[in-house]
Amino acid sequence: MERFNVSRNTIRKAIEVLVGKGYIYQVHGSGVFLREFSKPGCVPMWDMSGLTRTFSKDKLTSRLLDLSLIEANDELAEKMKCKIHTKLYHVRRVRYMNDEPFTIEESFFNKDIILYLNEDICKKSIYDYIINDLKLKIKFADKIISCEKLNKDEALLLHLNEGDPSLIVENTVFLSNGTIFDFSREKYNYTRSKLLSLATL
Amino acid sequence: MERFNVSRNTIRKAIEVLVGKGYIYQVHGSGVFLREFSKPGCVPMWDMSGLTRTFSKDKLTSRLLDLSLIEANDELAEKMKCKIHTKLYHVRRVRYMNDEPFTIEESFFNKDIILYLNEDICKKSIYDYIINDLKLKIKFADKIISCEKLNKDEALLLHLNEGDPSLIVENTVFLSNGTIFDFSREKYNYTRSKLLSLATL
DNA sequence: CAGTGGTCTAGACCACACA
DNA sequence: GTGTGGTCTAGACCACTGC
Repeated sequence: MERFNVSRNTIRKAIEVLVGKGYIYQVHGSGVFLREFSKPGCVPMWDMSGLTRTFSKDKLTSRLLDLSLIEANDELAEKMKCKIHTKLYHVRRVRYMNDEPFTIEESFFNKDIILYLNEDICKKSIYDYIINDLKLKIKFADKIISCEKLNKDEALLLHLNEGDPSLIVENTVFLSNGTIFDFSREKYNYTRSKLLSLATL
Repeated sequence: MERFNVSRNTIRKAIEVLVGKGYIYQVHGSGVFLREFSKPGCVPMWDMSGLTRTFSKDKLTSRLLDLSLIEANDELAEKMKCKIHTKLYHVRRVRYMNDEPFTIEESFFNKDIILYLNEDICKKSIYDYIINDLKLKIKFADKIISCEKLNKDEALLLHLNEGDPSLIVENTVFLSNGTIFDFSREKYNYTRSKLLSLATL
């Protein structure tokens, strides 16, 4: 309070933000303590700014398999809460960490929100583009995590064998105004990836 | 504010709690909106009160494979941040939902905190016992999610085949004073279970 | 422009932990 | 008992949305 010349509630609010991020925790009557939140080799699940930002220390590259403009069918329209035949960018990429295949990612972006997308952006970081260039504010995401056997094509892309397990994450990503701009399905290489989630309360 | 005769900050705090739980979201200048948070058949990951509470509508049963008192080895002592040779309850169960095997769960409870445990409690709900009877307050949990092939024994317990995939959740569960009372590893039946996670900010 | 949410203040009192 | 965090008030002003 002295150092920043603010009221107690302001300090408490700041601490609250850090608690929400899982960096610290508070014990009534005792104090504020550090939470060990980073586990090596784990993808933090609350981080929605994309892999490129999360693993800035590693060499992250992408191989673009498809970039096309499609129209939402029944299923996608329902998942993305948009009208049928809405224009969507379809992006399919294999993402490599330090030259090892890490995940296969298939995304759909609502073209009414993400007005433009090209090959160059997809090879770098789509989320960097959305946040920094389009100035859009990402608010929250629903994530459904499951597990499946890989088919032959997918196994090839991830340097695994057909029938090997794969960790699947299905994301529905919302902007600060509550609209859905991105629906995606990620299939992770099970030998190289773990997810980390911090549950509170 | 009128209805409950409280100040605006109190209302805001209440709303904040619901936002934190993922039930609603706020849009600046616009209002508060419902978030569709329950997906049928998904285990909500932020729920730490155990499966029994989450799926109260379903028939949940457990088959106890092992309940024993062991001493923490190096690895467990490190994971549970306790001294080596600390007494731990070791519990291994298969959990059934509507008579179908759902998950294999292996847990370790610090006996300095969970003073007593018996077969009856393990067959019902350990978390109900901890919360209601021992009056302990669970504060947060770290969860590491991964995916592995099942071995022969595990496959048999889950009514699957050797080499089939399995969704693995490794939990480290903390009390409100920051101590770890439970470390557990759950192996889910991949055909029947998905996890739901709501990421915010 | 009216109504919503976001931020902040200054002060009060309660609950809990620890020496 | 002192110091920590938890809760609450009453009021102020700013920022954004939508008509």
